[in-house]
Amino acid sequence: MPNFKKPAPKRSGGPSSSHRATGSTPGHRGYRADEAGAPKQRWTADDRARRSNTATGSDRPPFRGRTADGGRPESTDRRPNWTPREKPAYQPRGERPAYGDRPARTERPSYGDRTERPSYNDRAARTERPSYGDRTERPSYNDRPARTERPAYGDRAPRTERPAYGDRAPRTERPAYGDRPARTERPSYGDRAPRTERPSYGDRAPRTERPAYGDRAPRTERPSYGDRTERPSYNDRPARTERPSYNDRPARTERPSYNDRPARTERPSYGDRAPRTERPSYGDRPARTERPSYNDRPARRDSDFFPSKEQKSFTPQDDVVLERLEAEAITATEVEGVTFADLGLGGNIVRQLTEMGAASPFPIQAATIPDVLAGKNVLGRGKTGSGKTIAFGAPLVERLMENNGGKNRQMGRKPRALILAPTRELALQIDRTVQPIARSVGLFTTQIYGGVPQYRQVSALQRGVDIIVGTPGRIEDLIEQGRLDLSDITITVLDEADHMCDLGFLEPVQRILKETAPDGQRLLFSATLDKGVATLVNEFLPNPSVHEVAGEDQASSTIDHRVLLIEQRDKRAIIEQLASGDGKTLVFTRTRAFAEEMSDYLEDAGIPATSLHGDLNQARRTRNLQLLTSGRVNVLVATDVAARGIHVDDITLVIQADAPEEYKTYLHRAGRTGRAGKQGTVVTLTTRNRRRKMDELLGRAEIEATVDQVAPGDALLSDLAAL
DNA sequence: AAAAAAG
Repeated sequence: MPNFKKPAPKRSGGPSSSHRATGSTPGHRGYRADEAGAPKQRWTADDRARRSNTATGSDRPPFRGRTADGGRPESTDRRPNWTPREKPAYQPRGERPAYGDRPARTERPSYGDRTERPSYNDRAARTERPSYGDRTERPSYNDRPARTERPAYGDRAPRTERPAYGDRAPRTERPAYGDRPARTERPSYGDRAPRTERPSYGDRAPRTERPAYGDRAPRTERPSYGDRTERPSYNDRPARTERPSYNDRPARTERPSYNDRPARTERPSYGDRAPRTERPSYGDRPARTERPSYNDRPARRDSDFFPSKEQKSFTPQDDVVLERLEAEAITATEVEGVTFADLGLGGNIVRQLTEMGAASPFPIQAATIPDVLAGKNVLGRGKTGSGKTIAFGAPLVERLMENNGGKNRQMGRKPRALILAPTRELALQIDRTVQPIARSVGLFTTQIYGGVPQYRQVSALQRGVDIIVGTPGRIEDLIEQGRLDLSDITITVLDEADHMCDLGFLEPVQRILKETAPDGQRLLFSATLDKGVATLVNEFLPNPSVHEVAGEDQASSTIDHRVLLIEQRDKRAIIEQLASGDGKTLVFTRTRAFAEEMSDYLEDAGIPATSLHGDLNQARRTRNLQLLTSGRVNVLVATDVAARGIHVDDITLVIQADAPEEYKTYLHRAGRTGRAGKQGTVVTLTTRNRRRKMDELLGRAEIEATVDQVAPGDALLSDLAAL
């Protein structure tokens, strides 16, 4: 990295520099009337030729190398599927010339010299993506301040390492940055919403009653939880005070177009925001639901097997047990003595599985692997923790290896398998299992999910991967950007498939499946696979084979189910007592706010705890989950983001601080414990007047639970606390 | 209500 020396991008005379700081809106500094109307010609053929000479061959994006098989298939040839021409909805997306407009990337020669910032080395692709400049069909990105890539700047720790700010010419030429209400104008940092929104702590010894702060062990121990130490840094950040120059910039007043945007301070909370429609700048982009191309299709749904799914709209009363799919059942005894090799997996994969601790197949694996290898569409139902990931992961890799089409390791090859999961954590976890299996036969995987900068994912795709593991949002995003092409996907897996058919997931999943090879193989797996997946099965899985493991119901499980009838006001104290054990405890709440509150409450009570929910940024989510897996804390308070699929060794107690509304949710939450035959306890807290509802839910889940009425201090609570 | 994109 110290030797890194990128060819210095041209700063003068080049096409990019002549456009620097060029605004598209009248009134913008650098606005050019002659360019405003017509699509901008950012790169002449000459420019491009010169430019490609500057780039080193090895760092070139794969596009150039593809000319052998017909130019740039990804960004142009493939686009028809997603282009404005056929799907007008994507037009706005297609109108992004702004990348060329953005002065930053191509015009920062100084980055090359900065040896202390190694991460930029990886990003060589950025400055060398001709595709950005080439996309002349995308003219109207100018309004948009390149949202997707900004967060990265904010996340970067190295802020403090940028003393040279003042010297850097590029800074002052970045209109976008100047536009941001100066940091000092953000009062929101001081009274951060979360803090002020915690009046509900009232019951709790409130903040003002903490004179004894110093004595309290837990507080002083907090710095050890990565997050905490970072908080004070807001005040320390030197960057703030060192950027007075921003205020002087006259540019502000010359940018009327940005003034339309509601000022930062006018955004009380994301939740309250009347969405898309009130944001002029985003208005260009059709909101998800407003995409004609997607709306063109609803007719299909009318003919669906389960039209009622549409009206369901998540009322808890509708929590019904759908008909079980008729499945071929396998019994554990049938599997005895069978090896992975017997099932048809190759030597490398079998060795890798053994290395990973999977010496011989679990029943669900023995049931599904042969059919997956045979190329069938497969539905697999195996209870939580029964080894479903390997059940689809291993044969998927085997198949890809067998039919590699001679394209092994070819640069920029299109991915051939896709694994979809409902949460990022699950996608990450699946990849952790599948990746080593894939690597054992020379195949590559990459994770494609949101909440993290996309460039790493995109450059992995450009290098070429075989298997994608991800969540729907980012996958769709990259497809729309023309950076991900699913047309070669011959195997698609939906983990937690029934959940992926729930409202909010179904449509994205359908859209994604449509992008895959039409005759591709599809695998649906879930512990609670039922006819809720009929919509997808009818559309995408002709002649599926269905497998389950006989006798694998909750009654036969290793989980002790307890229901505690409590007074609402006692909830926190009771959870505190339950969570005070030495074993790993997972607490589920219905809302993010309560998850956060409860984890703070436990910490205040001297119980190291952390939280996991969608209000946290991805870095913190990953870190907090890691705190539990590593054992640095014993208690994790989470929303249902952690309900499905997440595997943490040795969770001995699951507490449902809020009873679930759906029986399936109960089963999945409970499934975080008692994994792989280990013992576990699930405690569900509810009030007396909800007991009947609880009984009904347990009935649907086919669970027999012990019900007790308890109050804080009861010995039963200490008995139930995780050992 | 949560999750999933960017936020």
